[in-house]
Amino acid sequence: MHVSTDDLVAALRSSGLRVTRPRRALCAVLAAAHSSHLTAAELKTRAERELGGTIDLSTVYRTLDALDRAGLLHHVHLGHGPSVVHLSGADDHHHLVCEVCGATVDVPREEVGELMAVLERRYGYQVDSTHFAFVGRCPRHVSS
Amino acid sequence: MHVSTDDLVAALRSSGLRVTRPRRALCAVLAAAHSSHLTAAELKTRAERELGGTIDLSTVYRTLDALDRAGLLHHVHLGHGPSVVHLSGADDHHHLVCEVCGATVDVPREEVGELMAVLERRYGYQVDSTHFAFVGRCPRHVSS
DNA sequence: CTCGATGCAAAGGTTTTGCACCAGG
DNA sequence: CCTGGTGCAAAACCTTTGCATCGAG
Repeated sequence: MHVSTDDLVAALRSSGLRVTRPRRALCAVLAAAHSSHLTAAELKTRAERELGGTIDLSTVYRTLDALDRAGLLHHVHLGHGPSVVHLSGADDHHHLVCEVCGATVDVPREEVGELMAVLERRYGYQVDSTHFAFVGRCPRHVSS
Repeated sequence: MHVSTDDLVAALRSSGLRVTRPRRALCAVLAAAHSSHLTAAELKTRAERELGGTIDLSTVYRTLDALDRAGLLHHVHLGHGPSVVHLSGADDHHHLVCEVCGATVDVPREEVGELMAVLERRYGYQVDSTHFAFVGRCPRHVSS
């Protein structure tokens, strides 16, 4: 739950990946963000501030991809717009996003367990909604 | 359920929209596709064959938008990749798509009613999953 | 005749890729 | 060293938009 920059850096190294200055900055930002959801662009901005230099967006994407493969983070598609990223942890959750204003709510696994069970029993599908959000309308934007 | 080209054309007209040759071809393809899911590109290809000429992709998108506004079709985002479209009808359903092979299954409203109720009761969100699919892994691709 | 629809081209926004150079281990 | 990471630029991908022209009603 309390993942530090060093934890991430160590995990990179033990996955056979190299620890570079851009990566260290990205890890620091991710660790500091706890489990909030960041877009690649936001991550780039914060990591550049952290680093005191610039980082190419492609580097951000490649690093995120590496961390994803290493199982250290999840990237989530929130309907329209860019996808977001957050560190993985014991609190893995689903996402509920408002298609009007983009407001998101985290939904604990238990809440959707019933649906998952039905879809798996009935269709054999394992729904991965830690990766894709449920899209709808938040209280402030219900009904057209 | 048995929507014909003429039904669609008539609906266009009564929505104050004009019936042009490209639109007629697109309506014919949609009617012939029954409720199968087509991408804009696939629709363009089929409609051009129907028409015996070319139709610009922007025309396809604009026509789809018009039909959508008129309530005649739904467009659905299936995770990654292009979105698909199908005529609306009494059988409105949710979608379950495999993130590996793209296979999709239609899920009747009743099956997910429980989840919808929970999310609305608990978070006040009205989930619109006729518009956004549930993404997961189909039986042939379960577990990584 | 008038306004909506079309085609073409260009841009939009996010993500990916090719390539030469640089640097971590 | 040697392989993998980086920046830069360009492309890929789906979708939208501006604009002059065309054609349905």
